[in-house]
Amino acid sequence: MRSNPERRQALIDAAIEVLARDGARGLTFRAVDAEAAVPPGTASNYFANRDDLFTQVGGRIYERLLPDEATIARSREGLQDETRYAELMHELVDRISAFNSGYLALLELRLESTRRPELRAVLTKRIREDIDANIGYHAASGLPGDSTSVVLVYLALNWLIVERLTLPDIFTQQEIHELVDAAVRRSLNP
Amino acid sequence: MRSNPERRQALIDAAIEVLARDGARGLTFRAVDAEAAVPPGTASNYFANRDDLFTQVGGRIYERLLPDEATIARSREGLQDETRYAELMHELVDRISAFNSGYLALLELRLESTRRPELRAVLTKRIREDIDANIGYHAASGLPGDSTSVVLVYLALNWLIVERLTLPDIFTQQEIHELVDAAVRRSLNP
DNA sequence: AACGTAGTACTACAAGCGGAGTGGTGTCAA
DNA sequence: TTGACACCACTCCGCTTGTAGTACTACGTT
Repeated sequence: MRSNPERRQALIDAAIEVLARDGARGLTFRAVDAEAAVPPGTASNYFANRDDLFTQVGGRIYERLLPDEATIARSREGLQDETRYAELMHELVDRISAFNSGYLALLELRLESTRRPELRAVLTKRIREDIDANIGYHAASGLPGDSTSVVLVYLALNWLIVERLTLPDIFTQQEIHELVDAAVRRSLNP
Repeated sequence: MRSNPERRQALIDAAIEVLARDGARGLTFRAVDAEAAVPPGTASNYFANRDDLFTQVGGRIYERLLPDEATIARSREGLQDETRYAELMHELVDRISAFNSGYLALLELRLESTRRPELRAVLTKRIREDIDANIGYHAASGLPGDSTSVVLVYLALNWLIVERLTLPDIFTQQEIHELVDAAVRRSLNP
């Protein structure tokens, strides 16, 4: 088992692209090799088996979907009211939709996790942490709304992104925009 | 190309199970044959190619996820208020979660549709029709809420089901119940 | 009632593809 | 010199497809 960290990371990032493009079943050592443009057989040296590959990808992908620190810092500026909240959610949807393959790969991982207990454990932990972090961050930010509203917005936006990425003709850009606004506004009233 | 309708339907239903269990890439003629317990080569005779198989499954699966007529009839009874609305949504979530493999298969199809234009067209049409039907049905039912609230509930419940089916430990049964209630209640606020 | 025919079920085969895993060799740096 | 890694090549294996050929069954015809 090799341990060159940059190479390992490059392989994992390549695996994310493969997942998004070819699906979970298409995630093979050889496909990762090809995507990362390294000689065939390389991925075999970095991951014990496919299960290992899946869990390592599961551990990494979530980091790449989260906002970078500059974005977080920026989000704390200005008046923290409902309008600002909606603005932040628009940015969130755009950011995640932009990293198209990352989100699709995460969906593939979710589906694959019905077959791989280890992967499911990793994803459950990551996602539960993320939800809790969102709730905590929200409470500290001064934005309006309670924990239930945070979760409701999380639910609605996730499916909205699924819709946008998998069947882009269901909702127009305009409708998506309005739905984000509505999700924020309506979730706030208890 | 054979045309025995029961057999074709049995093959498509088998394909749904295969999709849910093995993913889109695992949906091969042979796997369908095995799942349907028919001799190998049979599926080859009923579908021109894999693309054809995918689109036929896409056309059928949605029917199986919709409520049967008895359920629809029952939903029209009683006082059509917010409590009743929540009750109907609980039933919806339970019903879809119960047909586990159907929903997972639909997710697999959505992901696969990023690679198959024909399938995407079929799914887009079906789902758009379903959303519109929901809106129309809702308007006629006397239940509270406008079209935006219907779509918001649709979004939230879909992701809630994804969460429940793919990572069941994220939310407890209790939390899911409360989230359905909250989604209905809050979506009604204009 | 016997026959013929069409459609379907079943079986078998040939060929190809793609992946896994591993072992050997070259290379670089400590 | 030694150890870790990159690269390359080779073998084995499993699975899928597509089709051709044969057997069966039901139905309509005479």
